Order: sequence, then C-alpha cells, then structure tokens
Amino acid sequence: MLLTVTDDFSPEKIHASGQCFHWEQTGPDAWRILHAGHCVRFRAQGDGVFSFSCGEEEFRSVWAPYLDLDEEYAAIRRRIDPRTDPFLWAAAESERGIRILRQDFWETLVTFIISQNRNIPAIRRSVELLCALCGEARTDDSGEPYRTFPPPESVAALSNEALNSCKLGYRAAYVRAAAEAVASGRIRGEDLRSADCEEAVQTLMQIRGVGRKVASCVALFGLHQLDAFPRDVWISRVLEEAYPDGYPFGRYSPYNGVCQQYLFAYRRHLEAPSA
DNA sequence: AGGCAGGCTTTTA
DNA sequence: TAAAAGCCTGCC
Repeated sequence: MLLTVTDDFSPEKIHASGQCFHWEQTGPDAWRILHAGHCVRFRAQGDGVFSFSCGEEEFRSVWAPYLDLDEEYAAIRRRIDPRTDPFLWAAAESERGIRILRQDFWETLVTFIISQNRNIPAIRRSVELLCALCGEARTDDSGEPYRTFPPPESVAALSNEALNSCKLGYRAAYVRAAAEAVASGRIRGEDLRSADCEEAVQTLMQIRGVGRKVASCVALFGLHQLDAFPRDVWISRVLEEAYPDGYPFGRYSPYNGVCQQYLFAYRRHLEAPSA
C-alpha cells in the first residue's frame, strides 16, 4: 500500500537516531522493519510517498501506530523559538524528520540494558544472537527468514551458559533480572505507559542494572512517555556547552524527550559530521 | 545525603 | 589502547 506523509518523517534520521536496533537498510531508499512479531518492507518514492509491502489493514493496526503517525512533529518543532533558544532550533532544523517510534516495552527494556557501555554494532549483534537463540523463526512476505524478539518467559528460562553466548558480558545478569521482573508481572508495561513519567522511571530503576539513563530511554522509546529526557554523555555536553544557566525543561514539557532527540543527534553530528 | 573512583565484558577504530 | 546512548559497589 502507499503512504503519503506531509509531517516530518525521515527513515534515515530515525534509523540513525539510535532508538531502534531492528531496522535494516536494504537499499538506497529501502528499509525493513521488525516489530512485535511483524515484518514490513518499505521504499521511498519521493514527494513524501512511501510504498509498504503490507496491506491497508496491517498498516492501520500495526505500522501507523508504530510510526506514531497521529502525532504532528512539525507542531512540536514550532514550539521552539529561534530567538530565545537558537541552539535547540538549529538542532531541530538539522534533525527534522526524527519521530519517536512506539516500540515494544519489553524489547526496548532489554535492548537498552544491553546498550550500556557499548556501541551500536555491538548492541545489534547481541540482540540478533538473542533472537537467534530463542526467538521464533518466521518468513516475511518476500520469502526472507527473520526471527522475532523472544518474550520474557523465554529469556528467563535460558541457562546462564545460553545467555552468555549472546556476548552480554556482565549485562547478562541484568537481562535475566529484567526478564524475571516482566515475566512475573512485577513490572507491567501497560501500567507504566499510563503512569506519571517520573514514576515510570523510578519503577524501572528498581530493576537491577537499570539506572536513570536506561530507565529514561525505556520510558521514552518503549512507553512513549514523550517527556522523558535521557541524559547521557552527549546530552551532558550540550547542557554544559549551550545551556550554562540551565535548560528550560518547563518550556518544552510534555515534549522534552522529542527535543532531547534533536539535541542528541545534532551534537553527535557536530562531533563527527559524517556519522 | 550525595559525589566520586574503580571495575565490569566485548567490540571497534 | 581508548572509547563506546552506564551501572554497581565501596568509600568518603
């Protein structure tokens, strides 16, 4: 089916933003996405037109919510005043096209636990090993095999040896703790999705191996808490360099997380323009 | 209480 | 060898 978008939507920028680890670029303007047991391919046709490999019904029930198409990101960007906040304005102009995907809570929790102290290729490798180990084997609509992300029960049931084979290092114990917390129902994504943002972050931090940074990423990417503001080394640099008198969180609430994504991507590009 | 040093696995540049 | 979207423990 064909999708026509007038709002911000850049697959390249979303892919590069580091919020997801299961997009694959299959060609110059072609992508494959795995999400919640589904798989879709799409291609940019120009002028905001994209062709998706799925039908209308699957697009409406799975991919439109996943891509957060009901949210107007241009409207969020319009809240930024170039005169009062030139740095964020420049960041948002440069990174226009980023959207916050509505990813699966459990998968997001695991991938961001795995992400600590690692670079993106290493994160991808561990996630793929985990899916190969205990995900479900399926075939997409062009006959290519793929594996689903394993549910918490499957991960909790793995032996230490099996879990260690995913190259998780010291994070293996953290992944197990998260699997047990979710499988037991002690941590429930549905509850956290409707909870206050800070409350959700605090609850996630009760899981061993989940600090404030990972909890904020999970809230933003896995619970669609758009006000969550993950603070990592890059954002810390931005706050020091561009906001010595303090960052105006109040001005951008409840969209601080969207602004964080612009700032994060922009600052990384300033460091390494090719990346 | 809250800040800081050191350690932790593995991969990549 | 250092750095990579950190976190935990122990110490002050």
